[in-house]
Amino acid sequence: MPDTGPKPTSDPMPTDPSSKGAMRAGPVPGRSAPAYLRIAADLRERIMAGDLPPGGKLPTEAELRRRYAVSSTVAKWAVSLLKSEGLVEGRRGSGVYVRVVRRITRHAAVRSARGGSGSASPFARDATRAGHSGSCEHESAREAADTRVAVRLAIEPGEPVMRTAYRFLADGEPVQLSTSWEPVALTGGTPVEWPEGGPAVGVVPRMDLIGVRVDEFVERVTARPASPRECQALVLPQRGAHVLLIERTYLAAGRPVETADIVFPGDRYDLVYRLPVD
Amino acid sequence: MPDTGPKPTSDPMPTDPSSKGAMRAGPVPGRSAPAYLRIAADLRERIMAGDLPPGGKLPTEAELRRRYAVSSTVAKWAVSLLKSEGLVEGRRGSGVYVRVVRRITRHAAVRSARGGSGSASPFARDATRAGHSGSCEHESAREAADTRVAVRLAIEPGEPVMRTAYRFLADGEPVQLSTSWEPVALTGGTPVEWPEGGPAVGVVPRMDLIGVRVDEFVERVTARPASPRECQALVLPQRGAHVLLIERTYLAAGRPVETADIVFPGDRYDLVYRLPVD
DNA sequence: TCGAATTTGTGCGTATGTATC
DNA sequence: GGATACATACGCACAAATTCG
Repeated sequence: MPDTGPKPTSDPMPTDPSSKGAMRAGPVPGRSAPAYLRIAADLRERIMAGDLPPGGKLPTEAELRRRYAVSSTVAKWAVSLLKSEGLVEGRRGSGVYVRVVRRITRHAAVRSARGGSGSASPFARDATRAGHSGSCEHESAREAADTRVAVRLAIEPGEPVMRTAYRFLADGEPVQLSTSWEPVALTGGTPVEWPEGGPAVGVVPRMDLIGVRVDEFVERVTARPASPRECQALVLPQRGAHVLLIERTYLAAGRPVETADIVFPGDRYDLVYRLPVD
Repeated sequence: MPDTGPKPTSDPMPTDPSSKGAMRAGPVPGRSAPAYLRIAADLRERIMAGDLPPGGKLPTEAELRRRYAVSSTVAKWAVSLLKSEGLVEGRRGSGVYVRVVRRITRHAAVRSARGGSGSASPFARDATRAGHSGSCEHESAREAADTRVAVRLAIEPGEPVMRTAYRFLADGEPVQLSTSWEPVALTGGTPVEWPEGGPAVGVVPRMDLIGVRVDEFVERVTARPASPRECQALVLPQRGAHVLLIERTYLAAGRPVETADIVFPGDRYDLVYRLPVD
């Protein structure tokens, strides 16, 4: 193995001449923070301030090296940090760009309305309101409940359930995944056994048709990093993407009749809840 | 500068011998994905499977280099990816460890109860239920409403508001930040003008005392990367931390009487909403 | 108590593949 | 095709914190 010999690496010149006892010049990474953090903070600030607008191009790595007098490593780590925050995305051969995010607002209260505006799905309504054109792919199958689903439906593990997987698209881009489970014991043999293609759409109207009066639902909201599978399905960047996960359960007289996992790109959705006091 | 001469970098040996036409051997980064992604996926899987339990130590960088036959750069990027996902955290001089996260469940419905269990704050109740001991720091001041707050309170920008900043601690660790605004026009001169230290705690009981009957509230939930300031205040890792943000507004007969920004570490909180249908 | 070994964090330079312009 | 630019990858050096004999 060829020995390169000792290299004159970092000379003892202070990395940050601007920090001189002033406790916190920048917002937080003040004193003499690592170079890549200071550069990332600088770029982040320019993005937030609207300089470097959405869709705009960041300085290239070579420019960053020159402007901040740092090595490629530092420039890479600074940009990588912004990627992991979901602020920017790299396009190989082209540059690094500020991500554009149009927020879709999901109104939980409106979703629950019984017999409201007709045949439109709640998702399509939210998407249209945000100026998107919505569509949907779905696929249903009977299977046995696993432990998690069984607990949420208050049935025994192994009991048959109807499982339906959805993928919702807005302007052709996937923006929502969801999987729902219903006990076959409840819907089996009825006209609404299959959630899609039947005489009604949506859990509440369908259950109405078989005399099951859904009167409340519970949603558990969590945020977590997107799994690789979700990154693929939602066309998210591998790095730093987060999702909002809703575990929703519809109840009729306290008895669960449907439960679903709903996954959103965390940076594209607002969830709105309107609740009564008392 | 000493020239190192041409280095024998990547030899033409295929990086991934396990992928042979089989489209997707592993879960997603299948074909012949970059080495750092495959290593990260491998470690992620071992973490999820419970091998490498919470609090457990990952292989050191040296071990990763040996085991996967890669350079330090690749090992660093793989670990860095897991850090940005919030799965692990590094301790300099010691190692990289699987993060332990105890979730706190916040029940929005319970929070809204009027005159319920007495003097305990909703936060303290949630924390106690999760086995934490809760406490709180706060600070109030009058100031002029900025545009954002004015819109949310349906008042004019510049009108006086009472601003209160909270920091909630569970077991001594900060787990929730919140800032609330109330129009001074509503509470000024009354016994409940100052949210803390008055004859009642909580928006609903306090408003009751001055004859304002709060009857509903709206919460807007979003997820986004934590700002450096929030990382500091909540003691989160700089890298990859996300927060849940709730914009909550209390209403009395349709009129906003209080609005607040509430920030949680995204990986430590579940938000639960229970809503009626119709 | 102290020092040596270990380990992460930060940083330098370079090389190659590949996509875009 | 050529220039540009990102993505991936190799190797090394030093600082800072921890661990352990």
